[in-house]
Amino acid sequence: MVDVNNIDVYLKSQGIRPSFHRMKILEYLLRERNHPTVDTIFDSLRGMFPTLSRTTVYNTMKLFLSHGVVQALTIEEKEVRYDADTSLHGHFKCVVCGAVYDFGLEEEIKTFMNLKDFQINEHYIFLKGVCKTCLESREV
Amino acid sequence: MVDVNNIDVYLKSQGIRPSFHRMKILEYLLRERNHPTVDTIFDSLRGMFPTLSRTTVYNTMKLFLSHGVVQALTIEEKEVRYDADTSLHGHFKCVVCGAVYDFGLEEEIKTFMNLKDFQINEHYIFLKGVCKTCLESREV
DNA sequence: TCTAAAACTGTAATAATTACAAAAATACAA
DNA sequence: TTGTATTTTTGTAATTATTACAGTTTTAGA
Ligand SMILES: [Mn+2]
Ligand SMILES: [Mn+2]
Ligand SMILES: [Zn+2]
Ligand SMILES: [Zn+2]
Repeated sequence: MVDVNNIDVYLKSQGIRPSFHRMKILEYLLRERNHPTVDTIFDSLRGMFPTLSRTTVYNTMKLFLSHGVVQALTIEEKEVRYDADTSLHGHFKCVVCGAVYDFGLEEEIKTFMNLKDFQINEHYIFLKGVCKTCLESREV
Repeated sequence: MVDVNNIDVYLKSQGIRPSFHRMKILEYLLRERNHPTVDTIFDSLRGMFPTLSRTTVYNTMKLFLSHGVVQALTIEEKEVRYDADTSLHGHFKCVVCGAVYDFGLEEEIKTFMNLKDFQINEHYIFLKGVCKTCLESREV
């Protein structure tokens, strides 16, 4: 995983110039781990520096995406989310609170990905349902 | 699987009045099995009946979706595709020809979906890469 | 300090989807 | 069959997320 204290080094290693905005955006992704949309990022950060433009967030996410610094998750139509954890893992979206949880994939997942005759470049796995918190608060 | 010759019966059983357009659209989905976008459906069908409106396709897909007659696949940003096969299966999109293939999931997939504390309502699994046909035609 | 390149901003343009109201088709009771 | 209410379809306008673009600011380095 990427060290939050060495974001500049990491960005350079990925061929991205570590500007202030880029570092703050990546720091946000790494710190919150909330799989945010562009608007979530924008709204969260402009409190800190109100000069931020939404276009900058879009541009930065596109740049990050093209350099493999983030992956895009289209869990819901019209709701593209971004994840700075680009490793292979599954996502669970709670349909009640909207939170997106990560979960690891064990060996078994690799079995069905080993499809002959096909070259696998990207794999997306996600689930939707109700998370533990929401299940409990409904039991009232 | 749904019988292409009894679409009207099937739609009624799902609580949907089987209008001409609805039957033709579902017939298209069942026959082609191509995971089409709204525009693909629209362009394919208006050759047969040019009076068709794009809005009707949108409306119909939304209706089908709410009745569980189709599932929506957002494999690519801004490219919502529809699948009349609502069973649990994986999708493979060839990044070369754009075709979306189905593949079955064996028992192992159920293992990691058996997450405790979470109620799973929907699961989406898809891969991207290059299909056999495209791999071969590149070997030239 | 000066200059060129890169990054950022804000607005305008684009494109997918949805809202909406009018027109057409359908169901069915009289 | 005819009349009427309901449903479906249509076409355009509105909305929304994203992208294009051009001007401005910042940065890096000679
Ligand atoms: Mn994740
Ligand atoms: Mn399928
Ligand atoms: Zn929840
Ligand atoms: Zn192919």
